[in-house]
Amino acid sequence: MAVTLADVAARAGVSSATVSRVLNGNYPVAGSTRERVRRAVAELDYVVNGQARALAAASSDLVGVLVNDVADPFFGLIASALQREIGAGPGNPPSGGKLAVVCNTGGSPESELTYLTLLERQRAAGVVLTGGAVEDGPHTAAVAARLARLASSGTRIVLCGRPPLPDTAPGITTLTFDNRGGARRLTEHLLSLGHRRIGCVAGPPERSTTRHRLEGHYAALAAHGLVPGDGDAVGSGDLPGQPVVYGGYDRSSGYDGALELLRKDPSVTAVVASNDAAALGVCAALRDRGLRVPGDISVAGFDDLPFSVDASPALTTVRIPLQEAGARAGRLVLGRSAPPPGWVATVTTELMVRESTAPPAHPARTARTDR
Amino acid sequence: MAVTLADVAARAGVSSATVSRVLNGNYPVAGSTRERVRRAVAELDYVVNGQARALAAASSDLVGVLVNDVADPFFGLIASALQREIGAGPGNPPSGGKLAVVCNTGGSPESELTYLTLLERQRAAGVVLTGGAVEDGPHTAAVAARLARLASSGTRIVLCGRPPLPDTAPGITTLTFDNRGGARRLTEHLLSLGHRRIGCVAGPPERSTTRHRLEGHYAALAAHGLVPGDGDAVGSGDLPGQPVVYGGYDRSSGYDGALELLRKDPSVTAVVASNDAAALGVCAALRDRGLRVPGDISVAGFDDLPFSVDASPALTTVRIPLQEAGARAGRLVLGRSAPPPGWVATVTTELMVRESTAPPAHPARTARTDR
DNA sequence: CTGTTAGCGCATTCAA
DNA sequence: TTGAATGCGCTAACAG
Repeated sequence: MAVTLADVAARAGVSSATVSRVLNGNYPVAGSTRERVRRAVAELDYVVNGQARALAAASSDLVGVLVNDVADPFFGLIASALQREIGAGPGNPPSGGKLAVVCNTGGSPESELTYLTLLERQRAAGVVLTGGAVEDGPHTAAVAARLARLASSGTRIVLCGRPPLPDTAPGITTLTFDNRGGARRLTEHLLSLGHRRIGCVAGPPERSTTRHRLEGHYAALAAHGLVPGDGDAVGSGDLPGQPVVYGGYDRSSGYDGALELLRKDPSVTAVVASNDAAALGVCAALRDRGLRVPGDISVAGFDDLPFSVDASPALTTVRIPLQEAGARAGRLVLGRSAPPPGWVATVTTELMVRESTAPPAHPARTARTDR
Repeated sequence: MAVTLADVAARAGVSSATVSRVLNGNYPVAGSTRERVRRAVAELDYVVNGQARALAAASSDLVGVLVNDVADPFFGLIASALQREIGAGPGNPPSGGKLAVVCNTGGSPESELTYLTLLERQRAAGVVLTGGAVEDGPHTAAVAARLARLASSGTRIVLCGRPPLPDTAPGITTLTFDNRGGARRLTEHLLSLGHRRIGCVAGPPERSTTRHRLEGHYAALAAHGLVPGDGDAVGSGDLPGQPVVYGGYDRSSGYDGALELLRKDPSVTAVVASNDAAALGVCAALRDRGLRVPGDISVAGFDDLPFSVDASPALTTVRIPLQEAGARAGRLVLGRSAPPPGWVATVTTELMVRESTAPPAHPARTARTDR
């Protein structure tokens, strides 16, 4: 069997309480005794039993991180920065360092609930939920209820990249991304280049991120009088001359979406994609149809993932400081950073203009009506 | 406080032992009693305390995953597949599902040791170490010793993408990647296109992955009589006409390495990079120098990460089935899959020929000596 | 400053 | 089939 506190105590000729004290260093112990204990620990290669300690102290070294998929760089970047912030290493107490439990939910609320239960079992010190939320009544409510319970039992909750919960339960900190503003600036950029017919390959319609990006898109269009309203309400159908298709946040969705978009309205001169991966799919589809980017059609992404700069043409996109956000979420979930006023903070986004967007080839065309 | 087993027992009018039995379902319990307990559990929203359970049962629901950096798609893909395999979800026992503890080590052996200690504290059910090892005597030995101890105390150990430990301790399963064979086939591909002067932007010299890929590279060159020896021994210096520079596994290393390579030997007609990310850096550097890929110089990567197909030109590279490997590592670390004979299995790699490699523009040039 | 005592919440003997 | 009792390894009062 493994060596226990008692073994160390016996070896050092002291009581187990004393060993516990030197180990935790939260109580005065005589220097000589401490040395003796230290030696015994080293000689026996003793490693504390975290489960016993957690049980006795009602504490935990675990922090849960719920992501859609860590293999997706969007989530990988957040998770990585978060882990680095809370884990062992410089800047953290030497013996300290929490462990990051990464859970792939695939965006499914059922899966989120399952993992929240698993993390509650472990009495996790904190839980960070990343990525947009599914906007579906019952499930959302169930998740919110679960989170409220966790929070009330002392688990710190941080939402990173998703909108605040309806009734901002105290103790739940939210770090939203300014998807709406970023999308708006992106579409404004296209409009200022002269584009008047802009297609959109959006993400899954049920996700908050999709909705917010679309709202920003519409807001920019509305400000130019290209669609009715103020863009706050996103309709389900297409707006005249500004086609939208829904898909996923992956490359193939972008590919398929672009083809569908061209079928619906061959006269679009620019396409905004749900994110960078989809944008690359859009570019591939356009290339396969013999269209050049940005010569014939401009394409824009979202997120500014590392590979976007290496695509050719390099992608115009909206940068979200994912690593900073992940690190901050880490500090918040450890309580090492004070929660923002009102428990909600917004992470700003930045337009990155690169090579995949340019003025339309035939600006005149955008003026005529096609049907 | 949280509701405990005793609370449930009181509510159901049974003993806590009975509740434990229905919960674990590993002991006969009368149907009616079971129903009563079930109801009490539901009414009280009871969630077992994993730490207490782990302490009492000497078990654990945690599996550690050591990676260089989850944000790197190479590791992200492995970690993701692994998590999916061991986590909650279809295919796994409903109440089951282990939690994946992801640790960024940055490749540093000290960091590896630290996290191994943290995982030992938690009495993790298993630990998976991914990515190449640092080939530095003392540290490697320390890690090996630590792993042996973990293994002997019942923790399942799986090495995924690194060479087997010197003295293959029983209980330690290894899934090596055939970096050597892949690199050899890649260089052979370039040779068969007519290249005779091939530069190499290698990874960090102290890593096993770097060494293996270089060995494969040299083996191919040696087979064509372009370098002396059989390629098994990798020298530290350059071989005549086949320049090598060392860097990292990231884009900027590729960029800098390419420039250095051109400085050393402007006559190279092809460059093999340490991996795909570095290859994109190489491409960028060449473009900045006014060279076209593959028109002027061919470039090849390694790993075949998702973005490689979207680069332009699409990267010729060597595919490693990272997701399959990660999933398999997951099965092995849970003991759900029988370890391979000899505790070691090799994951094969596959040459992916795409657009970034082509015959050299001036094959004749490769024949003349430059100095 | 140090030892003794009493749980933390659960699984698992052993009896009944 | 069920209950009572014991201990997992550690921390946290409480004494001394």
